[in-house]
Amino acid sequence: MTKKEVKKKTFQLIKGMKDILPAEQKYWEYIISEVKKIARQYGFERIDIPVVEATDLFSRSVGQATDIVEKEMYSFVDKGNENISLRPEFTAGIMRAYIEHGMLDLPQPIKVYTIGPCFRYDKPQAGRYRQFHQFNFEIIGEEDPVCDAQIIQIAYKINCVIGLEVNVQINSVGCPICRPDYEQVLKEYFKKHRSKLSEVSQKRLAKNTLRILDSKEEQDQSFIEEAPQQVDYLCEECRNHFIRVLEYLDELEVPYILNPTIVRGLDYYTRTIFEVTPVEVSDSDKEQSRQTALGGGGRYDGLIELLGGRSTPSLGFASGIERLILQIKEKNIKIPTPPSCDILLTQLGEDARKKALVLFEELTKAGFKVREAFSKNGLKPQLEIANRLGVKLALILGQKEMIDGTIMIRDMDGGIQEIVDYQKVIPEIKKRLEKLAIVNIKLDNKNKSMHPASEVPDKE
RNA sequence: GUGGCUAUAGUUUAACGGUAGAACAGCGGGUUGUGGUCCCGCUGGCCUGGGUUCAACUCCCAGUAGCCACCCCA
Repeated sequence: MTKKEVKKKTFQLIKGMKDILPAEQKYWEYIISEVKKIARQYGFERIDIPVVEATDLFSRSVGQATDIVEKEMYSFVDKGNENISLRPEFTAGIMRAYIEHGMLDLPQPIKVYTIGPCFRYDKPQAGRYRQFHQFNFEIIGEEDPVCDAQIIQIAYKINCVIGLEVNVQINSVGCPICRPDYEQVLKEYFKKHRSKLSEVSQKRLAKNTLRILDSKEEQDQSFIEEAPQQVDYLCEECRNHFIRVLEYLDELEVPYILNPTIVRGLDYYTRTIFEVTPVEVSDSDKEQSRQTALGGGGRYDGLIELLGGRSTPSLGFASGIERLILQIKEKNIKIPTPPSCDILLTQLGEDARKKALVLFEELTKAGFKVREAFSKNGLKPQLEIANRLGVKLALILGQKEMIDGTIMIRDMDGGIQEIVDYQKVIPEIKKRLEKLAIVNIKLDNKNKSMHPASEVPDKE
């Protein structure tokens, strides 16, 4: 206990934050590349907006009384005395950009997507971080239900492409014309059963009746099941809209579940709302009703007007990347591994190292996937690296080769090595790699015919 | 915000009221310029603070952090 040295303080991740280490990156690259691919296919263009916005933007759009705004926002006053917040979601910022840049003068609808971090001061949990990442799709300036169907289809399809089995739960919350009527009906219904409801629900009865439908309390369930449903109280227009959305989804063969109990936590929704949840295959864990939505969205026709723009219908959805990755891992879904490198360039001695530096540039320029180990001296450690990387060929450039004007090519699988004229390295490597590639294709084909189910999606 | 569980090397972990072992990884060797196997060595650890005790990594309390559930959400 006589340690004189005081341990230096080390730093730690801020609560709710996460490092995405190199080993994790393949998941991110995979999901992001699939998202980009889908976006391209459906004609969505990328938009990127700042992580900070005026706090008011969120309180006005997401809703003053929502949990997100009430207690989950990273808000602060900056040095210029502005009230700003880290974005808890994308939609508000995108709508701000739409209004600010006069995008309503562009051909409508505007279809944009974005990917990036969002922030909520939640208590961290499985698949929930304070900094988390979403991708977000928006269609602005179109009221037609076909857009609702398309957005839902995209949300669904991304999961399919990734290999996740999901349910789409859908509902309609009506519009400012018909919703109040429904809320009234619902309130009266629950009032009749007030005493039998859970405490939380009793509180909600006064504040936000719709939220009772969200209750997870056992004692509320039977009342929720029997409760009048929004769908039955939609106005003519909303009902037609909803029916058409469902028709289009049928046409697209997107399986959906009508779920009158989903009520999204953001105030701005109108008409269509939906959630994407993982299909629970294993009953072993019963999933403990872990309702981790993988994504969600809907329509918000009043939002732009609410933010001071000209009344413009819009809709969209967002998915949580961390949650998708969690699912991928849980369900043991294979994802394509990033392309490995083919060649390791080794060198022995100072002269060879200098020459190798140049050769490395040439090989890279010639398009080879090549790695180096310039900082290592012996051949042994360099070949160890070659082995770890799983390269097919190692190039050995040492004193001998320098004198002879040659270079050694070592086949890492067979251990066979050949000395070739330094001037001919590039064509020689090419020849060998092509030969190996043919062998691999043959092997692949054999594997495919044996396990047709284990197909790996194409890399980008 | 409420509740539960946990805290030993980079990672996964073992044991014990008398201050810690292993596996994997990392680094270095097994003669001069040859990897994957094998053998050997090295590096590296008891979350913090109190209490009980002759003695605490071990027991108790608090703090902190992590994980998880509720709430809510992505």
